[in-house]
Amino acid sequence: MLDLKFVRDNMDLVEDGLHKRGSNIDFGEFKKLEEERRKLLGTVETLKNRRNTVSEEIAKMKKMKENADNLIVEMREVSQQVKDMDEKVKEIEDALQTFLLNVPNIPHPTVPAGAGDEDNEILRKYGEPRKFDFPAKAHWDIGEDLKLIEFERGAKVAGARFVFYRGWGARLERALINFMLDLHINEHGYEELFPPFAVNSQSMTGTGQLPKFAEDMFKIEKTDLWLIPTAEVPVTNIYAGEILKEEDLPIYHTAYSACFRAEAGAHGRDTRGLIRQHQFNKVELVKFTTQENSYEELETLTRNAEKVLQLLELPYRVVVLCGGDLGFSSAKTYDLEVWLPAFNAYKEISSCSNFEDFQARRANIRYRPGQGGKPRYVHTLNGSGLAIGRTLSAILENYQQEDGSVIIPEVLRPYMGGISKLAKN
RNA sequence: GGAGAAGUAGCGAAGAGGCCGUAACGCGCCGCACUCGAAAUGCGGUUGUCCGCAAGGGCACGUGGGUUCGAAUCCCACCUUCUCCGCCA
Repeated sequence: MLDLKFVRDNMDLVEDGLHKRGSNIDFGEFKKLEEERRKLLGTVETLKNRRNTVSEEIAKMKKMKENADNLIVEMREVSQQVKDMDEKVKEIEDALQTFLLNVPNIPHPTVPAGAGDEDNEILRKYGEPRKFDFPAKAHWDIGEDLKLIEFERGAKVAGARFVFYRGWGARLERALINFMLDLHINEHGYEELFPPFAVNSQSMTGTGQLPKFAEDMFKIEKTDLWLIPTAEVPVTNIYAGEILKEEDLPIYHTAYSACFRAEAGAHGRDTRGLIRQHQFNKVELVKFTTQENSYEELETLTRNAEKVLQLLELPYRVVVLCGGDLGFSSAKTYDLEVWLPAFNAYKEISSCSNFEDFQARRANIRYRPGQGGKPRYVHTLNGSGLAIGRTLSAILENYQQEDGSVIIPEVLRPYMGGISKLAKN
């Protein structure tokens, strides 16, 4: 959420920023409501002041056994007016709040202009896409041939976009989770969290999934709970409503979670394979930083996620998202895209974003500056480190051999009971 | 799920209709004094937010309502925590 005062005082900046996203929001109603709010506040606060002082007078008169009936009658009237106006103020403030909750973040100045993913800028590449001297198979075929993944039984038990991992496939999924967590904990300084996989509406609002994106998520019936679409939600909200100490910043958390996405509007897209599932696993990276350091921290967070791909020796590239492709809450995002031979393309496997104070304002996460003084909003960042299913897909496709087997990347072997290859048995 | 108790500043806690929310008292933290320095001691400071150029004012005692001229205090609902019982991996 953007700051009300900031929007009010920097209308041009806000409109330029939103324009860069290709988003057109009319602020006319906002300006009107905000003016009315301030006018009303002035009046109602004067009335409240009157009520407070007169009530004190009444107390004194009663003590002196004087008759205060006239004042009491007057105050009855004043109190009714206050009540009515308070109600009106609340209505206006709710409307302003709702409006602001639906306004996306303003892109950072370094975010390139553009309408969609074709306008994203490629920053760097790692590795070379492998040239196959045999027909390369897609991961869903490899997965079924080697009995690692069962798509049909997943669909039978839960529906489309659900799978069973089986045997060494399940083991590989688990190995990837542990490998990534261990890397971030041991080498990159993150503290592990194991979060709730369901959160309430307030938390979903805190990170920006609500109110706009309810249809992308699974709601648990008869409750105020939602299945998390990413560990970002519980992990970012862990400090909601708190004032942290500057000396405790930056805070780095990593967390494994299952992620649940309704994928509404994705009918017919990526219907085969593991790329787009209703439930998938992910290791997430989340940072809480001072306002000054967040962009440096975005660089290191991105490098931390890249490290996973480097150690797995998977070819990838890093792109910076253009304004039109930027997520609702993000000010700047780097996507990591891994090479998938079956698609003959790079596919998103991690998204690393700086939300600046956009989420912190919604979730009310602040820190007290070391020098003392007013609390300030933290900056929050997060990135996948990485999406597990897509990583597994990339391994199957990039490490496949002509005989149908799949070599296991060196770094994963300790997590796979020492085996070096998945083959038909 | 049933019964009971409790939610007040960073923590503990007082407060029972107006003199109590820049919130007693204790701990913690910051500053100063004393000291060669430290400890101990003493003195002072230490919630957030909204409106306003400012002066000043408003709001907040888990959350939301209600009663009242006036609510931390009385009433209702909800949330959370704790204790006991039941159930359960």
